[in-house]
Parts: sequence; C-alpha cells; structure tokens
Amino acid sequence: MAIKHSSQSGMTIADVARLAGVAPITVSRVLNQPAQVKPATLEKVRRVIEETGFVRNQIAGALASNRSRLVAVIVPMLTNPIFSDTFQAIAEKLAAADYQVLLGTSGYQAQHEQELLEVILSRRPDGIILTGTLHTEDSRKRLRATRVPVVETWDISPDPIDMLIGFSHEDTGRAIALHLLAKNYRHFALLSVDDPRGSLRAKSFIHTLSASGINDVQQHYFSGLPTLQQGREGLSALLASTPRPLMVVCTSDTIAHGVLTEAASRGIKVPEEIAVFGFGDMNFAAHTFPPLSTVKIDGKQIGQLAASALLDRLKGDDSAAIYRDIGFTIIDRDSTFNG
Amino acid sequence: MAIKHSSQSGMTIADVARLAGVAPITVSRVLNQPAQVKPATLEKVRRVIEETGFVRNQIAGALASNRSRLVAVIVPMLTNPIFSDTFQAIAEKLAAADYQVLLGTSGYQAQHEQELLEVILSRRPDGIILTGTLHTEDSRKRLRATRVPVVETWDISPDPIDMLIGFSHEDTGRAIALHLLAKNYRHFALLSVDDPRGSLRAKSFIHTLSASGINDVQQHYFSGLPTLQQGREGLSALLASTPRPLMVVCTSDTIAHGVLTEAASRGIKVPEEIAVFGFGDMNFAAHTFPPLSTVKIDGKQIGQLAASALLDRLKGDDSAAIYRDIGFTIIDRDSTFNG
DNA sequence: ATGAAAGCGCTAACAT
DNA sequence: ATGTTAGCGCTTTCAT
Repeated sequence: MAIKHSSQSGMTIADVARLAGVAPITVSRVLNQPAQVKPATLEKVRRVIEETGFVRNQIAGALASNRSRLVAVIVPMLTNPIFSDTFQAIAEKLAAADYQVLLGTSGYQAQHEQELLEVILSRRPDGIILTGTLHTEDSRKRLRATRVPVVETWDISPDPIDMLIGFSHEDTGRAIALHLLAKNYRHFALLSVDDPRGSLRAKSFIHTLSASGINDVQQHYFSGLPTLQQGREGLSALLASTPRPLMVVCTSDTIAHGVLTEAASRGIKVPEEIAVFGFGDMNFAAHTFPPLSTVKIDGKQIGQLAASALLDRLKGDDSAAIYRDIGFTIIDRDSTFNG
Repeated sequence: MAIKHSSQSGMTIADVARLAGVAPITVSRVLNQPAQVKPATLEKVRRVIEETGFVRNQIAGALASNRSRLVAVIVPMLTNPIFSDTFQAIAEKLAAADYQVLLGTSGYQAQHEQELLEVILSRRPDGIILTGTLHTEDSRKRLRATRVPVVETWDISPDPIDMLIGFSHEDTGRAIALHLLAKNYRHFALLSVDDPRGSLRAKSFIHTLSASGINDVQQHYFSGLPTLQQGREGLSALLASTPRPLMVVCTSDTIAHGVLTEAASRGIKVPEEIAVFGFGDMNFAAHTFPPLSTVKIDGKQIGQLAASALLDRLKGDDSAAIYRDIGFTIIDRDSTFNG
C-alpha cells in the first residue's frame, strides 16, 4: 500500500483514518483523549500520523469544539522591560498547559486597546490577560458581555472586569514618601515617567509629602519609555536649580540608574551628597554603583498568578472571584542613607 | 422589530443577515470587501452590526478561506531586551496589516523550538518568523514541506529555510578584533554570553586575534541572559589575574555596562586604565559613563524588514527570494581610546 | 472501544 | 451588486 508521504497538510484527519483503517473520530480521540482509545488502535493511528507527517488543523477543531486554546495577552509596549518577566511567565505557564498566546500591544492607549480587543475577540480566545485597569468604557462593557475570562494585571481597581492580580500604585507612592521622610530626608526631587501607573505613583508621592508640609518638590516628567538618558539629564537639570543634599525619587529604576550614572560621572557622592530611589527592582538594581534603593515588584509572580487564575477558571474551577493584591517591598540599598 | 441586543456572540453572520434583510454572504462582504457592496446596503448591515454588537468569528472564516491572518513569531526569551525592538516592530507592522501575532518562546533550545513548531503549524499560520538559523533538522524539513512563508532573523546562514533578514555574527566578531587591533590594543579579555550567536561572535573574535599572534586572551563565559552583575564580577575576576592596560570585549552591552560600573566603583579610569567594548548599541549604550563603544545592530530594522518581507509574500509578491544581510556598524565612543 | 451523522460559522465558486 | 450552494476539517452527540 502506497502511503502518501507529505507534510503538505492537504492531509486531514479523514486521510489518517483511512490509512489506519479506523473512523475519523477515532483519530480525533487519539489526538485529544488517548486514554479512551485501545492501545493497539492508538499505536496504529500514531504510526500513520508519524509516517505521513500529518499536522492537525486546530482551526477546524476550535470551530467545532468552540474552544480555541488561545489566550490573548495585551501589553503596553514590548520594549518596556518592566513587563518582560510578567509576559515571559505568562507565555511559559500557558504553553505548558497547551494554550498559545495571541499577542497585542496597546502603546499605553486605551483607545488602541479597544480596537485591539475587537480584533482579539473575533479570534474567540478562551481567556484574555490585560495590563492595567484603565480601559475605555466600551472595552469594559464588551468584555463583561462576552463570557471570556479576563485577568487584569499590574494594578488594582475598585471594580475589576473579572479577575485581577496587581498592586496599588498609590500605596506605593505613599509608602516611598513615608519611608524617606522617616529617614529624615526633607529636600526631594521627582523624576517620573508619564505613563498612567507611573503618574499615579508620582501623584501619590507628591501628595503624601505635601501632607507633611513639603511642597517644594522639583518635578520632571518624561514622556516615552524610561531611559538612562532621562535620568542623566534629569539630574543635570536638578543640579542647576536645587539645593543639596537632595533625595531624588524616580518612578523607574532605569531613570534612577541614569541619575546614579550622572552622579558618578560628576564625582558626586551617593548617598552622601545626593540620594536616589527607584521603582521596580529590575535585575540591575542590586548591581548599580552604588546599589539602588527601590521598590520591588514581583513581575514574574504577577504573570504566574495571572496565568494560573486563568487556567483554573478554564478548568471549570469557578471558585471565589480572584482579586489579588500582591503588594510590594521597599528595599534599602546604598543609594539612600540608612541610619 | 425587536433587535436582539447581545454581545454574547451567540450571534452569527446569519443573524445579522436576517436582521438586515440580506444574505449571509453580503454580511461577509461588508466585513471583508466593503468596496463591493452598495453604500446603502453597507450602511444597513453596519447598523445592525453596531446595534447588536456582533463580533465576527475569524476561526470560522479562517477555516473556510484557508487563511488564518495569524503570523507565528518565535523569540528565544522575552526577557532578553536585545530582541525587544525587533519583536515590537514585527508586532506593530503586522497589526497594521491586520495580521495577529501568535507568540512562542524557545528558551534558546532548538528542540523546544521544534515542539513549538508542531503546535504552531496546527494553527495554520499564514507566516512564521524565527529568531536565528539554528533549528533541528526536523524543524527545517517540516517548514520546507509546508508552504508557509518563513523568515529567519538575527543571523545569516548558507541555506536559509526561506527568507532571511540578519547579519553575520562571525563577521562581527572579526570586525571587532580588527578594529581594536588597529587601535593598538594588545591585551584583551573577553566576557561572553553562551548563547549560540554570542558564542559565534566570541569564537570569531578569538580566532582573529589568534591569527595576529595574540593567544593570551582571558575568557569568561556566562550562562543565562546577560546581566550587569556578570560584567561587574567579570571585571573583578579579571583584575585579579590580568595585567593592565586591558581591553575588555563583551558580547553584550549589558555585560559591558557592568564592567563600566565595576570600574567606576573602584575608581579605575576608562579608557585610560581599562577599555571596554560592547555589542548591540542598546538604548543605554550612548549614556553610560563613559559612553560605550560598541557594535550597533538595528533590531528594529530587522523586525520591520522581516514583517515587510512576509507581508509582501502574503500579498502574492513572489519576487526574488529575500536574503538580506543588514550588516552592523562599529561605534567608537569613550570607553575605548580613540587616537 | 469505536462509529455515523450532523453541524460549528464562515467563504469560495459559481450563479443571477 | 447580491444570492445559492457546497463545503472547510474537525468534534459533538448519540448510537452500537
């Protein structure tokens, strides 16, 4: 018997069935519920699959079963490394459970996210993982109307769409302010990114200082992704105008790293002359010169929990609605004075 | 007439057609070839879609048309920022052309990539973008057998699977060696990542020095992704054992940045006492202290060209097979001596 | 443990 | 410009 050798995938489950002398549904079972197939049959079918290089068509499978095994993930910007750990963790965990990731980037724009969502929903994903909680009203309505499980990440909100894994950026900003006030710092400057969550941290930080009677905080806001350059330029600008000693708080470790770099290049001693505080505890933070005091956010954990929550739901585990504040940890290193 | 208000997507094209008083195929045309539909009909159908919140089912569409509008992208590791620009560019360009990205991470393992490929092919992507040219024999065979357009990126190879956009890592390693020899550097050290492409650059670098009679190159290889920490530890180790002046060549800007950081922390002058050379020209390279001499790789361009090549092919533009060496640029900054 | 029939929601390939 | 018909390749459901 001449077996058709081709991975051309003109081949279907029916072709495999014919060659193996079984019905198409049996091939389907071999692929999806091998436990229900007699070992001999299993082997017979698998050999045909092996020999022909047959590759199943999951599109047809998804249509027939109404389950796509696709999870859509929307990230603001792939070039912002703050989300990399989260994204990587999500992709790994889903892949291990035989789900694939459909990727979208929103560019930090809720309107763009909304358009993306329309495209994404047309793919009938089994779940959706979003970054942040700032969506258009239309997006929320649409997502709530579909019965697709949704996980929002990296923020918390009083009325999540569905599940949520994040932390409070307001709490973070306040905690940083209180922490540094307790260290007796009084002359502050703020270098902030202008993305929604960074701005939230910045605002809360400023507000908390204000409540302690500190209103002379020099503030610089940078648009676009945080860079080393912004930190260097930020410190340069501050040095021209602000009295030392100075505590420079940054809403991104990357900017803080730039501040440290500028300080080193000028021979300014950190933390003696200028102190620096970051955000994120990115992988370089413990190894800057001097090591950077910052707030640790466990991005990998966010990703793992988000993926797990989704997978549990997809397994039919409709237990208590998931709403999880993973918090944050202030880490004192040598870029601030530790009395 | 009572219109069924629901985004529940129990709604189909047939429901929309009934409500609009047209045939299903007309709704399909409104969605896919609106130019072929009379304006009045167009508006009628669009109003029903708007009012009902109907979301098309692209799974069914893909099955019927045999085009998924999905492009699979395989990246070694999302947490390695060297690929971020490429990945972001790909995602943006494809999204603009109404293609979605199906993401996979290979973890730098060809075997894992092969398994991923099987899953991916079952989704019937219209195209595949791969990182690197090191694939298992099985992967190559499978990809060649399917008629799916493939673009390999970030490397070149004598026999690409299909299209290719990259540069030669061997040429890069050699060029760095020759460039630094021409600057009269003679005492070299190498800090390298151990990923396939990094190793290729390292090997070629060492080999070129050897051809010039330099065989006493201190070499350290780091596993895992490049980090600042590796650079700091690398320099510390070198200082214990190697004579100065010293030219430290790194196969990653991140490691080089760590070397600069360690030097700054010890008060070692760069480039007077120690010179440093990196790879990638990542966004921080021009802003380290001192600014880092390195090799610029235009990752964004790789992504744009890869996506364009694929889109052209998908448009039926079967012009000359694409094989493009985008090259690299050596950038002299202040971490090396520029006589 | 395996099979037969029906259909998932859409679009290609013809009509008209 | 619009409609009719016949699938796409699989899985569901109900038999046997």
